[in-house]
Amino acid sequence: MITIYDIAKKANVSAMTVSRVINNNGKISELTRQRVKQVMEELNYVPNSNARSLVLQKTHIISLLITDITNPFYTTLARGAEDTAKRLGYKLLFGNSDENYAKEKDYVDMILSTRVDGVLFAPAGDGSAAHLQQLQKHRIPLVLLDREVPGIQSDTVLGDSKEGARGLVEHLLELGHRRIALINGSEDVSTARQRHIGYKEALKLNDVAYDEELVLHASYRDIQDEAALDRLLQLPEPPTAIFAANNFLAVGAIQGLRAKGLEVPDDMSVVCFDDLGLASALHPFLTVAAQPAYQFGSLGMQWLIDRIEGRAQEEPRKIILPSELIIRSSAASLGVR
Amino acid sequence: MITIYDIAKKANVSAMTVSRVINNNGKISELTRQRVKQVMEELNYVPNSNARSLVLQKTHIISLLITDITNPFYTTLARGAEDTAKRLGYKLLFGNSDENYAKEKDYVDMILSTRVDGVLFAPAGDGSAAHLQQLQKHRIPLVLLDREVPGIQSDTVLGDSKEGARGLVEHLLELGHRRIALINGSEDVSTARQRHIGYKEALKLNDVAYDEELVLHASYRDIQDEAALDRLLQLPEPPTAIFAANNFLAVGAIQGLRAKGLEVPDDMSVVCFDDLGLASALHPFLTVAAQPAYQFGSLGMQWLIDRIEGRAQEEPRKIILPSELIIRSSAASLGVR
DNA sequence: TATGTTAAAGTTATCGATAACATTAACTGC
DNA sequence: GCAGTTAATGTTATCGATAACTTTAACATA
Repeated sequence: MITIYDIAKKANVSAMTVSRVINNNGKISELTRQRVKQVMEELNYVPNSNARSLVLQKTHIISLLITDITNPFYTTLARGAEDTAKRLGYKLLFGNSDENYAKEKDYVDMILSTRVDGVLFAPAGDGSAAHLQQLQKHRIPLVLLDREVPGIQSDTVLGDSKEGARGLVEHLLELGHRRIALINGSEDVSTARQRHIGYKEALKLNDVAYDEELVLHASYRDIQDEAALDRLLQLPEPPTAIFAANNFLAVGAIQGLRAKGLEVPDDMSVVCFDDLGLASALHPFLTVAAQPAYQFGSLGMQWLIDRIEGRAQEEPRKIILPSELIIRSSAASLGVR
Repeated sequence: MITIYDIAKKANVSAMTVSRVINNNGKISELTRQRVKQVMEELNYVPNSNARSLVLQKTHIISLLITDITNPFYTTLARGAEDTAKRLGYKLLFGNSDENYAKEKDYVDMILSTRVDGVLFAPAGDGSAAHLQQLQKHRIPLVLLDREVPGIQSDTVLGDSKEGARGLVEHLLELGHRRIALINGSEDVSTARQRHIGYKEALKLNDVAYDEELVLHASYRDIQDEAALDRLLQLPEPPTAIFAANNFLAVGAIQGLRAKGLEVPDDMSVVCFDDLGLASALHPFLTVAAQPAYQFGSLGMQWLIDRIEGRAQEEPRKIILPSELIIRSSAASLGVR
């Protein structure tokens, strides 16, 4: 690899002069600047950012950790983060934890050893606290995305899970449903807890009894317990509608229902959190609480870079972005049946 | 940040001894090993990989560049690449070119300056040749994914675009369609050219005349020319079926048709390349040529690491992975109407 | 006892860049 | 004509790690 010294020798100057040309600082005569630039071109020189980072104590890399790269919510978020990072001169080191604490820990180790300038972190759940403390102990600027973690103070960009959930459930109530099941993510995740609360609140406000049996504890990646859906359906008073806590769970539920010969919304209404990307473009079918995924990423990145560059105040900032209720056709009026 | 010297001082040994403990090489007495390890724990030491990379001339980072992070084909590919990289001890530096040569060039500059060990590259198109040559000039191990680039010799993992296209078009022909439109990606991209050829071959083999007017040149991201679909429909003999060269184009076409009050497959059959992830899980609707996206990533990564670690032969390897025709309901028999 | 061997360390130079300080030469002003 | 200024460039030390070589001390062997 060509180094600054190769350039220096060929251009008959010192390495420092080359460095000055590269960084465009210090005083340099136009003549030598030209000469050095030309040699750099000739030899195809590219600076070694490892060496540079070592002395500058700055990598200009930001790490983005998400929990599911195949989920449109996170890919849209990632694009928001990436666009903003690029615009502000940072590179993205990308990771995908698969909602898995062990994988997540590996990424945190890598993040630390890479000495990234900051981290945008969508945590897998409350169990992420240990890794996050690790990051904070090393004073790495951190912005939490999508999920809070008890015990971790930091800038946070959240969606309004409680209100979103309430909106969805109230929509179902307005359609006449009284037996509404909740297929939730793990209670280990703040959004799942908030959606659970929103669900309860909507029921309470409308004088519908909360029935523990209608609540299914799954994970955001899949329903896991295959038989759980069966149990729901075989309840003495089975649900007439399902509120799925995210897009994957809704799709999983619909597939499960279909396998049993049940159609949505004719036999069961289904609504969920998060839109579905291409799927919704193709079939505007699922009624959802759509979150501004792109903004999660772009705002989070903005905040993070503010902090990295010392433009943020001391105390953590927190924002709760509203979601938008998009009514489509997966939930039908109970009376119409 | 804690360095090896901080550890050394506190443990009363030299930095070299600490390095030996970290890398588990050289001879060390069990006693000092324990002592050093304990101090490392206490101080929360994490090695600085910039410093390490500088002397080892190895980063253990692999760069993955894709063209569209919101496309399920690429996210599935990315997961394949990531899983394999992780398994073999490499980190992923991730980039998203948005089918844009300028963005792509920026990423290549970053890749070079980061001194990554290798690059998995899904090029935006033929115009990527310049950047790719740049990479090759610097002898960075490279595996091309999904698309070939004229003039670039390297390991390549491709899908069988020609055969896949032929299969889709033959399926339409079997359904009785004779006027089949092609909405293609840019001819600047090898897969678009191959799909075009497959389309022509299928027509020729079945004695259907090739009509240039039925071929629409778009980009893989969207149809771009809004009026183009109108022109197709207003042809003296309009198409009865559309072959879209990828999933996004199919969805775009269907949305366009719907805006004009036309339904798929009743008023128009539509088939396309690449499956749609969640969308297909939710509504198994589009008839597609599904590519083994995960394998693109995992095999490509495997090959790349083989090459990085000197296990690959000199001459480039190339594989063409078959796609699978998945017949669903977006294409209907012409007679049935 | 002198020499050789080996385990367990330590020293020094290096990777490629930049900060901080030092030098040179031309020019300014009195 | 000489001190003072300044533009342009050079030298040296440094970032944090490791390779290659060196040293030390304990022990074995003839």
